This record gives sequence, C-alpha cells and structure tokens, in this order.
Amino acid sequence: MSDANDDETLLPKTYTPAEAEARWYDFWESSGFFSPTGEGEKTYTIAIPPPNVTGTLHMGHACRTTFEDVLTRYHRMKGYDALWIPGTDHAGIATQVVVERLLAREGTTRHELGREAFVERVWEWKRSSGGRIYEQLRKMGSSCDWTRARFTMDPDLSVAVREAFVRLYEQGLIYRGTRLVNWDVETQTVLSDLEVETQENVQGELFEMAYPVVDAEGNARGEVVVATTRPETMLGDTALAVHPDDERYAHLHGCFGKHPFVDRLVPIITDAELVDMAFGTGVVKVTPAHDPNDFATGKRHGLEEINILNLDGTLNENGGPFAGMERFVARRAVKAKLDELGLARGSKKHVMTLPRSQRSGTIVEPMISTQWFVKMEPLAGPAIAAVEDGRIQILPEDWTKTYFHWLRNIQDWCISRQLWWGHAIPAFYCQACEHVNVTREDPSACAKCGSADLVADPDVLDTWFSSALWPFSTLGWPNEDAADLRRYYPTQDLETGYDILFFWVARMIMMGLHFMGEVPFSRVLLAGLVTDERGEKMSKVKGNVIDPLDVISGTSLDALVTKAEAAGSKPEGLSYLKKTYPEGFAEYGTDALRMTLLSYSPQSRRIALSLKRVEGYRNFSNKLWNAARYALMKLEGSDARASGAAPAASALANRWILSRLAHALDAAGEGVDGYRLDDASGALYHFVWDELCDWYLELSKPLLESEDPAVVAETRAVLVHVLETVLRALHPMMPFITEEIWQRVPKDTAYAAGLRRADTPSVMVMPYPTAATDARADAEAEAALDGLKAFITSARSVRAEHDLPRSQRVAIHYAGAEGELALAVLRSEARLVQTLLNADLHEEPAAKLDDPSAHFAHAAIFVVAGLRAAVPGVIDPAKERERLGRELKRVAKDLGVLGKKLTNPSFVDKAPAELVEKTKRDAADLDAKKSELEAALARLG
RNA sequence: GGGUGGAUAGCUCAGCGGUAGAGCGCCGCCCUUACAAGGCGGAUGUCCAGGGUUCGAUCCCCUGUCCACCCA
Repeated sequence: MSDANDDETLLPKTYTPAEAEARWYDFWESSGFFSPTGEGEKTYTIAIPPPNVTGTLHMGHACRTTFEDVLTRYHRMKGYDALWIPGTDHAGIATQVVVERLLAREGTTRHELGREAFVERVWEWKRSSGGRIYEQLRKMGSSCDWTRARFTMDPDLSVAVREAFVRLYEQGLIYRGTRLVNWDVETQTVLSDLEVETQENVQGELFEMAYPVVDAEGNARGEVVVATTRPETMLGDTALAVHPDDERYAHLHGCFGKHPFVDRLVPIITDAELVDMAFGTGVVKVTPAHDPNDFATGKRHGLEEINILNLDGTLNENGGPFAGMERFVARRAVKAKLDELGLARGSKKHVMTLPRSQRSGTIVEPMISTQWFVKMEPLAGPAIAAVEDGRIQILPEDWTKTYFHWLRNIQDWCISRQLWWGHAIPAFYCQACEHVNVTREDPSACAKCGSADLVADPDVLDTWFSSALWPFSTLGWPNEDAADLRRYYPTQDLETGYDILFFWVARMIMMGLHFMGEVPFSRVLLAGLVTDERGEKMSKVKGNVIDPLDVISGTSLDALVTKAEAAGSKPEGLSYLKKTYPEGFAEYGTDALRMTLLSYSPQSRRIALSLKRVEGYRNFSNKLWNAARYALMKLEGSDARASGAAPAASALANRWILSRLAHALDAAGEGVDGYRLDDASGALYHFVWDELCDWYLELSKPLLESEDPAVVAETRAVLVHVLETVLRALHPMMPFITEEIWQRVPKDTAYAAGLRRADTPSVMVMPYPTAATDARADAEAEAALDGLKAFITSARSVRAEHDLPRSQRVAIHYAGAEGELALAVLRSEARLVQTLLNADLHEEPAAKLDDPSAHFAHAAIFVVAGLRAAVPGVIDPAKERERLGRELKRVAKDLGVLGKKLTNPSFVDKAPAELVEKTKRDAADLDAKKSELEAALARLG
C-alpha cells in the first residue's frame, strides 16, 4: 500500500491536531486578533466566570470555555467588536489552604510567619503558579483578550471592592451585626449560608437523656427525657421546651431542669413553634447559641445564649468539666458521664442531615458571632424585576423559577471571613469612642472623636463579594469614564454552570443594577454539570475525573490510573477506569473535544461525557480533513478561487449542494443565536458528512471528468466555495482545523485580505457565512436530487442484498411515466448515476418492466417514487422474495396507518385540510408501490 | 418537609400534537486512488405505568413509581 505522502498529495492522510493547534494559537494571539478593535457600533462582550487562581482546568471549565469561545468567535466574525475578558479570582479559603499546606511541608505555619509575610508568600505563589489555568484555557482555543486579563486582587479591582463596600455601608446596605452564623472550625472562619452544604441521609444517633426536674421552690418533680443528636450541646442548654397543648407535661410548666454538669437551672418553657409533640419525647432541649431554631426560640423567650465553643472547635470554659475537649471527644465524654450519673436513657439510630463546609468538608457549627452582612432585600427587588421584565433572559428558562424563589426568600449575606488572604474590610474601630470608621482611604484619626487610636478590622471579604462586581470592575469601574466601561458595559451573554446561579449570577445582577443602574448582561446561559459517562459526578475520590488536557493530547491507561491514584481515588474508581478506558485516550485534539461538549443539549442538567463521542468527533475532524484533501487535489492546477460569493451553478449536483449549504447555514446561525449550539454544530456536522462528503463529493467526480470545460469550471468553483464557506461556518466551533485547512484553500486575493487585518489573513476574522450571502436555496434542485438519491439507494440495496459487489458492473433497466420529475432527472443525470452505481442504465418501455422476468434473466426489481427498475443477473430468487417481502411489509404497515386515518371521518373532517391532502397523496403513492411489489412477488412464484 | 428536572433503541442522549431520531455499539459486504479515524447495505423500540383532553398523545393535563439535583 502506498504511503500517504509519496505522491503530490497536498495533505497527509490523517489530521494530527497537536502541532497545528499550538501554531495557530500563537499566530492568532500575536496577530492581536483576540483584542477588540474598539471600532464599530455593535459590541459583543462576555466576562469569563473567573476560575480560582488555584484551579486547574476541569471539564466544567472546558465546557464553559468552549461555549464562550464559540459565541465570541461567532460574533467577531459577524462583525461585532468582540471582547471576551479573561481573569481569575483569588479564592480566599482555597488559596490560603494551598499555601498553608506548602508551609506545613516546610515545617512552619502562617502564624509563625505572621500575617504580612504570609500574604506576601501567597502573592509569591500566585506569581509562580497562578497562571497555569491561563495556559490551559489557551489550549482550549479560547479567543479571550489576554491583554485585559484581570485578577480580583489586582490593585484596580481592589479599589472597586473597597468603593463598593464603602458605598453600600454609607447607604445602610452593609452593616455589622451579631448573629448565629456558620462556623468552620477547621479553616476557622465564618461561612455564608451558600457555602454550607447539606449531607443527606447520614446514619446518626439520637441520644436520650434525662433532666432531673425541680419546681420553683426547688422540690424534686421527677425528670423529663430529651433526645439529641449533639449531646455535648447540652452544656449550652438554657431551657427545656414543651408544647403548650401537651397534656403530658402540663404539670411541669413553670418548673426547671437541673443541669447535671453546671450549676444552672434551665426553665421549662412552652413553645408551639419549636416543639413537635409527636417527635421524640415531646420535650426539646434549647441551646440558643448553637442551633438556628433554638436561637429563634431564645429570642422569643429572652433566653440566655451560652456559647460553649472555642473557635477551633474545642469546648470553652462554659463546658465545665469538659472544657478544653475537642467537640466530638466532648460528645463521647458527655454521654459517658450521663451514663455514669444514671441519666442516659438509651439511643436510637437516626437518619439525619449534616451541614458541611463547602471548603473544608468539616461539620459546620452554628455559633453566635459579630460579622459584616449585606442587606439583601433592597438589592433583590430590582434583580427580580430585571428578569421579570425581560431585561435579562435566563436560559434554559426553567432556572428562572429557581432564581425567583431564591431571591424572594433571600437572607442577608455574611461577607466577612476570618482569613488573611483577601480584601481587607475597610473598617477601623476607634478605641476611644468605639466609632466604626468605614472609609475609602485608611484613616489616621477617628472621624467622630479625632482619636488616632484606631484598630483595623482584621477580617477580609468573601471572595464572591469581589466576583459580584466582575462585569464592571474588570472594565474600569469605579472610574465611570473608563473607556472600556463606557463601551463594553453592559455585556451581552453570561455563560456559566447552574451551580453558581446564586453564588455569582444573582449577585452580579444585584450589584450591576445597584452600582451601574443597568443590568450587567442581557442573557444568562446556564450549562449543565459535566459528569462521567455513567452520569456520576466527577470526583477525585471516585477516580472518575477526566482531565480535558488528557482528552486533547491523549494518555495511556497507566498514566490515567496513576493520576487518579495520586488524587486519592478509591480502588473502585481505578477499576472503573481500567474497565472503561482499557486503551487510555487517543490524541483526540481540542476541536474534537469542543465539538463533543457542544453536542450536548443545553436543556440537560447533566452532560454525561462519553469518550466514544469524542472519538466520533475526532473522526469527523478527519472526515473534514479528507474532504479538504480531495477538494484541494481536484483544484490543483486550476484557477478556481474562493471569493466569498456563491458561484452561479447550472449542474444539478452543484445547485443542490449550494441549496443544502443554505439550509445548513440557516440552521447554524439560528442555533448560535438561540443558544442551541448543539443544533448549530449538529447541522454543520451533518451537512459536511451526510451531504457534502457522502453525496456531493461523489457526484462531483463525474462532473470533474466532464468534457465540457464549463461544467468542470463550475464544479471547481462550487467545490472551493462550499469548502471555504463551511470552514468559516465551523470555525467558531472547531477553530484549529478550520484555520489549518482554510489557510491552504485557494482564495481570491482581495477576499482573503480578511475583515480587519489586511496583512494577516485568517479565517477567524472573515465574515461569518449566511444563507443569503454564501449559498442559494433551490427547492427544485433539492426535489430532483432527492429522487435521484432514492433511486441510487434502492439500487445499492439490491446490490447488497444479492451480493453483487461494487466491482461487478450491473445493468439497470428502468421505466417511468412520461412527465414525472424522477424520470426526467434520471434521464438527464444518467451518467452521474452510472458512475455512482457502477452500472449501465437502460430506459425501457413501461410494458417491459410490467413483466421483468419475461425480459430479464433472474431480475430483482425496485420501485421508487415514479420509477420502476429491474436489475438482471440476480442468482437467488429466494433472497429476492425475502427482500421484496420485507419491503412489502413495511409499505403495508405504513399504508395501514395512513388508511386508518383516512377512513376515520373525524380525521377527515377535523384535521387541517393540508394534512389530509398530504396523507391522501402519501397513501396513493404507497398504494401504487404496494401493487408493484405484489406483482413482482407474484411473478417470482 | 418544599421545589426543580429526568424516565425514548444495548449504551449516552435529541425530539415533542400528525406514520419514532442521532452518535456509539451490533449484523452483512467492500482496501472503491479524499478518508478503514473509511464506504455501502441492514436489524433494533409496550417512547416508565395508569387515567384524562383531542379526529389523533412519546409530546398537553392529572395520579403513581423510580432516579438526579436544589432549598429548608
């Protein structure tokens, strides 16, 4: 077999992405194509959802990046001044944890280092390792403007954060308050409600214990039994509650529980809200300082709030004999001690939910603390309105409900964090008069009393606070005159995962409206969660994490397993990998990965990424490559040039492909505009494979062999035009391969000068094709070619069924009714058909086809709309009977369905007339076909 | 406890009032000078169950079952 490149072929036989991708990316970037021109009326802007600076690219990023890049490239080609702003966020807790781990390895801690040195150390880390995700985004082909890359801790963005804080404070929308908050004992910071995740269906224990009861005079009145899943919290109990209507405990109203460990009488109160008579014993212990419901109860009854925990999760002095113990140690100790005192009343298994920190995973402790909050209600109202009145559209629309629900039930947002890495809270406490100074510049004296004895708030802000300002802080706010802010705000689309709808999207909308007075974007596009092919969430523990870069560059099974193992996969995860990917991954390339991610419906909440699908799109890349290879080969030595205008066409196949191109371009444009990138990419995929490659390229072969030079020239012109156009259409989705090919397509010089950079032609700055400008719908050509395709397919089916290999030339005798389109087309295109089928066509008088066996030896017959044909030379009548029988069955079934409809009077009366007519026509056609098949079958005997 | 989404071919999923689709897999045949990462042909479905609306339901409505996610 000949090697691919031993002849004058222009391209190798297979497309290998690796080399081309790096080359073109550098070319685009160095050509300045990623930066907006700053010219033109229409702008199109996307702000990237900033990944954590500690992050590495995962499938979620890959997915979002692809969507954003398609939208950006598409609009750029459409002539918009397109800007996609990249950036990262400082990920307070995550980053601090990363650097603390480094320090631990060096045998030190941040406390030993001191705050200032630690923060400097984090910056150092950021400078050396924080750019990794940018490199990975580049690998995805992202056409973002790196010259505008932003980091939430950049000086200008920090100014924005401080300005926002101060303004909100001045407006009374930020306040300091003492509340029950979520405390993460591991990272030792407070968390917002959103950062607490509930772990469901945890097998827990409901522990029952007795409180000795005394009355107001101190006389023993027996005991009450309470149940709890957190026995240690009893050290903070300040009441026992029963339901006011509960007869069982009516005699205890006004009595007290005698605390077994600390010298305290806890009142027995009645509360209908807290107590569910049917649950447990009907008596509830009340710990206002460590439980949200109890906290509310405490407020209703004016109960004392006793905090029993230190910030590190150990018990404080209020823990009495248990002080100093870690919370879970204390729990066991409390139980043991109660047992010893004879107050334990057994325990039951209990299914419960546990609040866990999104960051550290530890069980979150509700604790009373003084923190900074943003008042949400005044900000939520306008954010609700913006979606209600359509200034912002959320897609898929289902999420609108969720968005409303959250905003309508919103709680104030706790924004202070006890971390060192982040934006300092600009509050300064006067030690002299206790005034809180919140200022844009660090104050030297108290604004109220003039004292210089000020202490800065040690806390920093929630990272999401800075992210909420992202769409305008990245453009230059608070400088209202910043050129970018004026030109590119509001942005158009915001594309992200639904998991941060509340964390980020809703907050950006609130802040955008509040500070800019205008929505930050007009469309929110929410993508689903990328999972493994079983639909399970990717996780390190499960070992099913697929690294996009491995998909792009390929990897061995060994490397996959090693990586998963290092990341902490369980053995089941490793065996899943081995079973699912025994060969590892091939080098699929970025374009294939992008097409795969695009192919999933945006309606779906899950994107169960299948590597088989990636392989399918890798194959598609290769298909496109080879189509180009064919075209370029056929164009060689000719003067056919792409010029951006659809060439005139007279040959049927040429007219047809230009018409199909029109459909494909319509579908692609509508798909992208409507955020149905699956439809858009699917339309182009099917056009290239099913129509261009499967039919047109084959049809072009005989045309290019024509003796008529005009036909040859026309076909070449169409060939180069269709190829060049489809490359432009596909470019937003498959940027690399399209550029690689496009650069080699012969183009008219003026045309190739491109949209914006006359000196550096590139497909990425060419106009995006449309049906109106680059193709030509032609219904007549389509109808004609459809008939021809049906004829060819039937003939092939006969061939396959009767083991007539393609190499064996056959004769096909046909007849049709004069005046039928199919007959006319077959006559005029006979040569084309002969080539495609490797057959000789003979038109016969209809009578001859009425009894083919009388005229042709062992003939197989087929019937397609308006045509009958016989293929002599079939050896096996049994097979032919079988084939005809099968087809007859199918026709009969279809006819049955239609017949049933037509005999139903209500259908004929009530269904639209058009449909009834069509049904009648279809039925008539099928009926004719049925008779033909029956006759043929009868003749076979 | 409240809410949202899903259940369609062996697998992963589109579709959505008018005779059920794709990719992969499966079964034949074929190295056909663009492509074996390919070509040609073929098989495959109680569209979760039960009711209702309709001339007509996989699609709309109700009820139920199971799964996923979110909120408390």
